[in-house]
Amino acid sequence: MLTLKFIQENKDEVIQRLKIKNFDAAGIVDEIINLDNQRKATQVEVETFQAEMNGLSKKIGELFKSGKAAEANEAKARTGELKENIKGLDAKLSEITSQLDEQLVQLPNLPNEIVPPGKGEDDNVVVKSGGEMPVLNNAVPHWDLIKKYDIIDFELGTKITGAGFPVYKGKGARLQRALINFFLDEADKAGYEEVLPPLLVNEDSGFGTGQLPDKEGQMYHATADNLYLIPTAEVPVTNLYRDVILKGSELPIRNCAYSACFRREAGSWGAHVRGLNRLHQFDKVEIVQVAHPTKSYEILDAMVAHVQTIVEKLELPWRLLRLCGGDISFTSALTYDYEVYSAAQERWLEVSSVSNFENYQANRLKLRFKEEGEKKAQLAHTLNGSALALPRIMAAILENNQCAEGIRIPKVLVPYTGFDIIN
RNA sequence: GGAGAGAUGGCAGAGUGGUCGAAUGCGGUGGUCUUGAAAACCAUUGUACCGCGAGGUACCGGGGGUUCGAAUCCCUCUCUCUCCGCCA
Repeated sequence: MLTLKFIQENKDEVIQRLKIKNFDAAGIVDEIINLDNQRKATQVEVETFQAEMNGLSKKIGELFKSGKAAEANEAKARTGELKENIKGLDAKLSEITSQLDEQLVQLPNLPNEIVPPGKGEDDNVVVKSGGEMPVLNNAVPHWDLIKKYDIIDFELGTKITGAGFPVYKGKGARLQRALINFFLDEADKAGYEEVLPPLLVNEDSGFGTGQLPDKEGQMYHATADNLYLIPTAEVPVTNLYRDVILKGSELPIRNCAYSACFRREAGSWGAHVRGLNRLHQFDKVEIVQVAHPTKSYEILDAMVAHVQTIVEKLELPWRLLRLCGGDISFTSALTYDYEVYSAAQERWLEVSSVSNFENYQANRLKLRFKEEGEKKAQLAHTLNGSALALPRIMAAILENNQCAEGIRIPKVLVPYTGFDIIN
């Protein structure tokens, strides 16, 4: 969330910049500033009483010790009133604070200046593109190819779990594992330290990265233990650094992680979500960085470049989008998406999303760093990106590489799969 | 799942009602000494909020209670450890 200090000092800028996200912040910002002022006033009031109470208590203690019990008991008379005042003001303070928090979490992150205006995905800006568009006759979509070669089985998944939980079989399973290992090796080569995180997280973690409270319905919730199945490894990996004060010299922190991801996707089924295009469970390799605020945009560029090298090694036609204000997420300041072209579906598929959250997540996480010799800790910046999400990569590989003999495996993957064709 | 023990500063670890934001040791930082380093010695070393400042307030796992006063007593939750059971 945005810091109170920033909102207080830049009220008009906050309202102005959130218009790019099509968010009318005027009411909330006023409410926040009002509540914050009330909070301060109430705090000063309660602390004044507390100071008096502390002094009085000390005095009573001394009186008892020196045997002046009568005087001590006399002094006690005033404490009752003080206690009542403190109790009342405390209640008021926590009421104000919770109202303030409630308002604060409703404010999205400010978009970076270069985020283009727009309502939705049609307004995203193509930054660049590359790779060769495949030329195919009568291209078969992947949902038919997977049946033809018996490598992914949706019906079986439906039987044991439900729609959107496919079973990967034989060379399909092997290809899936190959992609995971390839992505992890690429991340490792680029300097990201691998972690293998839990797939379920607690409420604090969900709040830290911004899934809670706003996107609660998107996550599977194990209610018996109040744990959430992760929608992305971003959640556990970024939360590794919750409530942490790093040394300036430790930045940037770079992690990568493979995980299964779980998304309820409530209400988002419809056109264009056949086959692997949208699943409830899928695999992804995620890259996460914790950065110095002055370096985060440089790092965002490096992360984008990393994703591009992977897509290029897989010989897929790609394009890079800068998301517009209407399509960028609640918590992000700037997001780039990579899409690959799917020949049989004749459309672009999003396979990666790389974002800079600046200090928005860090403020929730209390993720700070302290520069050598400095007294005060400051909020770090967090970033993450998919490198990459598997299902649509799988779809694109199957569709684009189909030929009379079967499906060719991209050269870089052959050492991982142990075969060069699916037939 | 059953029984018991415990949770204190970066770490270890004292502290069972007031003088405790908290002994001591280690670690960190600055300094003295040294050609340099080590050792030794001296100093310093948590976070947040309010305040120009002096200073004030809160925090000893979380929440609540008793009391003029709680790290310390009570209730509750969470977590950790030990033993037993079960088990990949």
